[in-house]
Amino acid sequence: MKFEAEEVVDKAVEVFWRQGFAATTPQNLVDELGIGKGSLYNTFKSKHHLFELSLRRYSAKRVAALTEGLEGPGPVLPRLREAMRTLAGIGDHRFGCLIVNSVAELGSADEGVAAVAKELFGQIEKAFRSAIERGRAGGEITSRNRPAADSAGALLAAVIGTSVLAKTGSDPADLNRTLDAALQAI
Amino acid sequence: MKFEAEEVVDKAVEVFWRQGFAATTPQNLVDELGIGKGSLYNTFKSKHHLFELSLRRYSAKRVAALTEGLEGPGPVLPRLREAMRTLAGIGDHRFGCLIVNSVAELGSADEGVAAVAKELFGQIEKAFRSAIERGRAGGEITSRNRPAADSAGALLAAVIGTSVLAKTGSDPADLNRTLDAALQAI
DNA sequence: AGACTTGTGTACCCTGAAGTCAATAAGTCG
DNA sequence: CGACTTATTGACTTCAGGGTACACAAGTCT
Repeated sequence: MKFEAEEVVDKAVEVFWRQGFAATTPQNLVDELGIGKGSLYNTFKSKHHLFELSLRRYSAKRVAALTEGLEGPGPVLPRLREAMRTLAGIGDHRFGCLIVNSVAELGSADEGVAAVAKELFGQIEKAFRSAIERGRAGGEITSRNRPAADSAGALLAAVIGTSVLAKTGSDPADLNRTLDAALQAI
Repeated sequence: MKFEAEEVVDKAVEVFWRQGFAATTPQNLVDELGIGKGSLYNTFKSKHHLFELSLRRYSAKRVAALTEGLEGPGPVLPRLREAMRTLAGIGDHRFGCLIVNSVAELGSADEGVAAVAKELFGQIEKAFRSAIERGRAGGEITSRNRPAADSAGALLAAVIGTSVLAKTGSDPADLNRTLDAALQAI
């Protein structure tokens, strides 16, 4: 029988993403993960612990997809633009970004959540920064108004902000223009 | 005796801001608002209703402070910069923005919350836009790469993103630089 | 195959969240 | 000042969230 813990965490990601931490009940998890409550607590210790595992798993996937999307030959700017749209979750499900949601819900009280978030944000910023630097090295990006790190920070903030705006039901076309405008921070 | 409902809502804003919606219990409210539980439910119908009142009150105050901060004679750019810092809550309490938090926690499930948020965001964007337009009219802002509305959207996203970053405990100095970089979207 | 270990599922428990209500205090008006 | 009305309270109820315990099934070792 022995279910695969990874698959279960993947499903948990979906549930927490859709509903948030507090609004998700153990029963919700049992129903959607397809395992009994005993297994749930035996395997994952507590709802909160499963939540942290979910955050980490989500983060890892996001970072993997991001770095893959930014790498490769050719112009870096279209890649950046596309990566930002993906991260912001424009048009998708209207659930925004799991990590952003979690920080906003629990960030100032829950150190674990804040730590995971800080790490993910740091990695995204780093990926942005190296992309900007590559663009400059290749002559694709000519502006050098400010350090690449600051520009990367601005892009990160733009993505986060856009993912929040997406949750209010803003028009995806508007959000795309918002991101395009934010790209001027480079 | 008859307490003032407005004062009570002001206090409720503090509590929800600090703890979020789900994490705030009726008992918390009773303790901090200084009224009995009966009065709480008699006057405000439900926890959720008090929450919506709190969101609206918070929004109204924010918008008032913002428009006041942006108006007046002299250069508009320093005013914009300062307004963004204030909105993002850099350095303050580390609770971010109540509306952003609420959208992230409940936005995709709670239409009322999404509506209040959409309205506040719209008003902020509008204030930013008119400030940008004034700056252009006065010759202070020379770039005209894109419509003021798009730039305003980018500033809004930057503020939202920064307020989330503030909750993870990012260095205020970094966040200030992030906002400065974002101002290039103008 | 049989004893043993580990994984799984379900019935159960307990605490505290959310909300109600009858008693009481304050306020009002002739 | 006294009858009446309205506001406030805090004890009480209910119900679900979060977790536990135990019985049972599956896999393992010899």
